[in-house]
Amino acid sequence: MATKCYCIALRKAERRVTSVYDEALKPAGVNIAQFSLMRTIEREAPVSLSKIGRLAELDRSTVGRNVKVLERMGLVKTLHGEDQREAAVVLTARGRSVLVDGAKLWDEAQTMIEKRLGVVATRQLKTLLQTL
Amino acid sequence: MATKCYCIALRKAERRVTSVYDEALKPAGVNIAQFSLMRTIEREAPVSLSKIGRLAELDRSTVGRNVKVLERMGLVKTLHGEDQREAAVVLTARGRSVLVDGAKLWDEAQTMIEKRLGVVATRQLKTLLQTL
DNA sequence: CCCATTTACGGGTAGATACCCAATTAATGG
DNA sequence: CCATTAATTGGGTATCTACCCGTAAATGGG
Repeated sequence: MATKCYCIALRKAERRVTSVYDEALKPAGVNIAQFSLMRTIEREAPVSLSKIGRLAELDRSTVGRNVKVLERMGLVKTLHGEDQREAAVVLTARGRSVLVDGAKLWDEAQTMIEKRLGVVATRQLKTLLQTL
Repeated sequence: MATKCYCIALRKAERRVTSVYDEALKPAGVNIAQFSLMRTIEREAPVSLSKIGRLAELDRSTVGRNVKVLERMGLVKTLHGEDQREAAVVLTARGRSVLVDGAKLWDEAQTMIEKRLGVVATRQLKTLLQTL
């Protein structure tokens, strides 16, 4: 029951919560990692892989690979601007549509978590996750 | 700064905390996922992949693959008991030695997290992660 | 005792993640 | 203006993770 290791407990919780969000987002055809990546791209577009990485706290190579998956799915595309090194990632029309559909589903997942925790614990969670 | 999505915040925290433990365990030659898996095997040996999966809340196929890595590293080995279907996973001598070395390093990581959070937040964290 | 169901694995496929190294392009200091 | 340094990618390699499917073994009814 009680996992002594904070890290392992955190990893278990991460898997459980991720699956709640993934399940909720299924109708939109993306998982939470992809959804979040697309939201960052939407907010910052056109944006380089490095910048996405800094914002999402992900390795650049990870971002590159994840973006490639979204490209294959037709949800984002990569252009090139002045700086020939940089990729300029933007959403496609279908990508924007997925974000619209996903927003409602994401809200449901958020609410589900808040309901599971209650008001006090939810606030605690926010604080803790920022500190960790 | 403030990630609104509980899931994304949780995933970020998971990556950060995991890297703290992975870094701490480096001298032992394993990461936190492997260390935890080995501890489960130590506690339950000889144990089947399915049972490990239930205990660790991991898919059986995941456990199978992770155990294979530990086998390649010479830290565990798989025997077979009465039930011909079941694998009976046990630690090797080297595996036990890694657990001994790792225990101190793991303690350091645990302490690091407790120090980062303080007593109150640490207790809150435990409760929250159990609820999630 | 035999067949249907359940249980346990293994492999295929695929995504998320990170580290390292090489190549290309930009920027900067002399 | 050129050489050195810095920044951006891409690809190789490797883990961790999960889902699905097929196979083999155990189990429980009839």
